[in-house]
Amino acid sequence: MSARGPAKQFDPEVALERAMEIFWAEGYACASLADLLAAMGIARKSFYDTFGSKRALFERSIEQYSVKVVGGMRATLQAPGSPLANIRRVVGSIRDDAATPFAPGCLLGVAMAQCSADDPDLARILRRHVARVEQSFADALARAVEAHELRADLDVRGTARLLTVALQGIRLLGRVTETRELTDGAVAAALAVLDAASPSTATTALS
Amino acid sequence: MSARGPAKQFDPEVALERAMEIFWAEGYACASLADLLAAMGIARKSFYDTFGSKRALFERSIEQYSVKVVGGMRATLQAPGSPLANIRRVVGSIRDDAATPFAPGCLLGVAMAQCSADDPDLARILRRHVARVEQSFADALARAVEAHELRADLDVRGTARLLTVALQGIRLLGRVTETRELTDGAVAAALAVLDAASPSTATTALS
DNA sequence: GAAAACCGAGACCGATTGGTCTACGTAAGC
DNA sequence: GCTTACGTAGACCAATCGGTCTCGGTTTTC
Repeated sequence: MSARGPAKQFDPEVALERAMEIFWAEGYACASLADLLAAMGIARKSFYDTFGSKRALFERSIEQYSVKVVGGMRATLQAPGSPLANIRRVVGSIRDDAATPFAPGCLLGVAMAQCSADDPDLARILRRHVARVEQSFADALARAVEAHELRADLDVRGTARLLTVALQGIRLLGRVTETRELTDGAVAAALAVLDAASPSTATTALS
Repeated sequence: MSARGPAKQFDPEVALERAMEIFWAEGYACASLADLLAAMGIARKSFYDTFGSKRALFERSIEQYSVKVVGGMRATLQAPGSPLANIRRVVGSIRDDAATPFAPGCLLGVAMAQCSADDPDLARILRRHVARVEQSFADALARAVEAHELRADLDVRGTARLLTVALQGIRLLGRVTETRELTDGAVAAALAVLDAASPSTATTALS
């Protein structure tokens, strides 16, 4: 810890952020060292001194992503006020994320689709983050039930999982979609799921 | 077309099937030529004579997958009898697909997560197949509405899209999940969406 | 000023990539 | 029996991969 020399001339956090974006857009295998170094704006030597290996950088990128995106999602879900409104806000925000043509989708989803079958370590990391997202949804749904915003007999766990997989699916399909048609429809239907579970609309929604 | 020599000593269809499985499990980038050739059981020369390139093989594998899996799904959806029961059957069958630990998920989903941002050709192919799945769901939902199995004011298009993205999400998350817990919950919730849209339960689902 | 820690540029490494090629064996049609 | 098309086996290619290395230069602390 004796800093005899000068401080780092680049910000590791910023470099990690840039690397995350490359992994996000290209995937692990397709993101070459050259791509990463160019985006990070640092030299090969500095990269290995700071991050160790491409694989280590990837895991740190996932962590960075989780802190940023998933953390933001959880913060919104746990915000004070109407739990149901918070859930709607999170689901609706996917529409904005997937608004740009060929959106990068979810980095965690992209990572899942990589060669993770023979990579239990990576699978465990991803599983943990997915569980956190699901739990955040479940907590918010439970609070909404408690606030009588949703029916008392709602399958909280199942609904949380449905929202989780639906969001992953939306972001995945957003990677190849150039319009927001598909995501809009899916988001609307996902919100309709919450409507259907509302105690007030269950009586009025007669055909 | 003048077959002066002997017939092919291997079945291109079988070889394509094997290649599809490799792409399915490993992804495009991670599936090396050596992996593919070993699985296909043919020589390098025969491979390039028959399929042209790795990329061409991948596109044909996607086509093969669509004919097999997506085609099977569409056939089930279009089977005679109750349209709603057919939809339930398709959604429920995902549970079986994702039952095995670290299931390969959906090849189309895996392909979407690859470096498709700068690959409009592949994106177009995938988009077409997704649209076909969604349309099949939409048709079945419309028939269910017509048969008074679902509410007349159901958002058919949105629900079809929700089912499409939810299925993609389930299969994606199944790649890193070792138990069928998550998929079971999500499938149950997806089926509950259909329940909520049933004209008979809308009146009785009071809290 | 010397030492230490950092930087970028780039040579270099073995391994692997997708793809091409030749050599040789073999079975079907003339 | 010759030709032709197909097959396998495997050498071979340039390019790229992730990773290590040296070099020269700079900034900070001692």
